[in-house]
Amino acid sequence: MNQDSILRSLINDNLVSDPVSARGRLLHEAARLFRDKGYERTTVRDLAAAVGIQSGSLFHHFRTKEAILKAVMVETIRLNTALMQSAVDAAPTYRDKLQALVRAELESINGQTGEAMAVLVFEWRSLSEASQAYVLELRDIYEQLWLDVLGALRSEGVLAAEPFVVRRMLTGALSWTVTWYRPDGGLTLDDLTEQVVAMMGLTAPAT
Amino acid sequence: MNQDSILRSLINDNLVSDPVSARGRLLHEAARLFRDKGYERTTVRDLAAAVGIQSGSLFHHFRTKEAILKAVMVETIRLNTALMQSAVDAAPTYRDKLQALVRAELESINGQTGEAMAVLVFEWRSLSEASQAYVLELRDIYEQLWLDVLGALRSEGVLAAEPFVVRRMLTGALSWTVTWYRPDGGLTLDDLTEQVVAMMGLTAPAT
DNA sequence: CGATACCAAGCAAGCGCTTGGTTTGTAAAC
DNA sequence: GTTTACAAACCAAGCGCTTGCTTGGTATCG
Repeated sequence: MNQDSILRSLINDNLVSDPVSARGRLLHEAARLFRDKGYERTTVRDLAAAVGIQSGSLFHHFRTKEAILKAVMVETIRLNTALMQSAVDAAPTYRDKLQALVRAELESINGQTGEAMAVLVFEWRSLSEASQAYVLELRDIYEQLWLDVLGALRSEGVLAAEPFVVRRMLTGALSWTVTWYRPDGGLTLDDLTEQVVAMMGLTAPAT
Repeated sequence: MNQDSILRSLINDNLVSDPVSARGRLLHEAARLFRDKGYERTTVRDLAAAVGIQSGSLFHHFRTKEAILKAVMVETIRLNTALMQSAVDAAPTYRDKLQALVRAELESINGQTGEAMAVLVFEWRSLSEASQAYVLELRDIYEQLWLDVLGALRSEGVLAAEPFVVRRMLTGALSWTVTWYRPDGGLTLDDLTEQVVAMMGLTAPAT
């Protein structure tokens, strides 16, 4: 399963919006605006203008402004969980699985879904508590993928720290790349992935 | 120099506000509110109420609401740069210096100045561009402390990744602890520091 | 014909900030 | 040791503007 077919499958199941549809384009523009200006500083008039409609017409698609933020987050998590699962399944060893997860998350954060991922990190508090609880449930599935792989590496004696601590450190470290990493800066995503693995003392296994 | 005498010295030089003064108390409450609700969702009425004055009276102390945010950030960086410098100076080896830096930053993020540090991370975009440029200058001094230590460790062959990448990863990882670490959760700051160093493959040096 | 997608206009509430005037603290002048 | 002077700190009121959202009506299309 490549990235495109995963996306298409989710669209068919109505779990994420087609980027071509009106709703999908709105969510994409919303993610960009929320990342650039922040949720609060983005007005419904900004959102409407970005897709070329009147501000009032937004409320035909979403009940409230917050529902737009929630949709951005929910769909992003759904897509990325599927991508991570696929990355883990494809890798043979646990060391490879970890590298694949790191690589996949870096791609989520710095690639096409980067705007939405940044929103997920930085606009968390703008969600109502009810929405936070819902999104949190989705994220638990996602996190378990990481913990399983890190737990196996710990058992193998390759990892010297606690899996749940390592995962949280990696969450921060990888999310933060959105604030400084630029793909045109002489450092590819593969380079970056290698640096992360090297930093953890997990260089290529002895042969 | 202990933490308290460093703080006092900065107060005397007028680089940070005395926490007892009206201005100092306002900045402290502002940091707490900005972290809890976000800068945009915190109103000048909230800020004024937190220190027991009328909203209009705020503008006797600060020209704009944004000036309050800027002051929170500037004073926090000044204090933490001094604390970091002191931590580095006190440690004998470079490995110890790194551990001291990690420990000091974890303390900044999760200790007394934690609210302000969280603001520094999550409310960056709420600063005007002019203020951002000013704060960025201050932060460069701070960052150089890290790069020097990491560079030395790299030369020693203890560190397998690029210093500037490692620093940015650590920035993300350590900042992120503010979202999950709770001192009463059975994990002390010393434990956490050790986990970070262990995760980097820098366990206690061979004797 | 009926549902879907939209527009034009505007309302009520909340926002940052200003204004004119009063209290409070301090210190020199007498 | 009281009086005078004055700035700093604060209040009460509210202005002008923007905000999220509503309303009533009109195209568009299967």
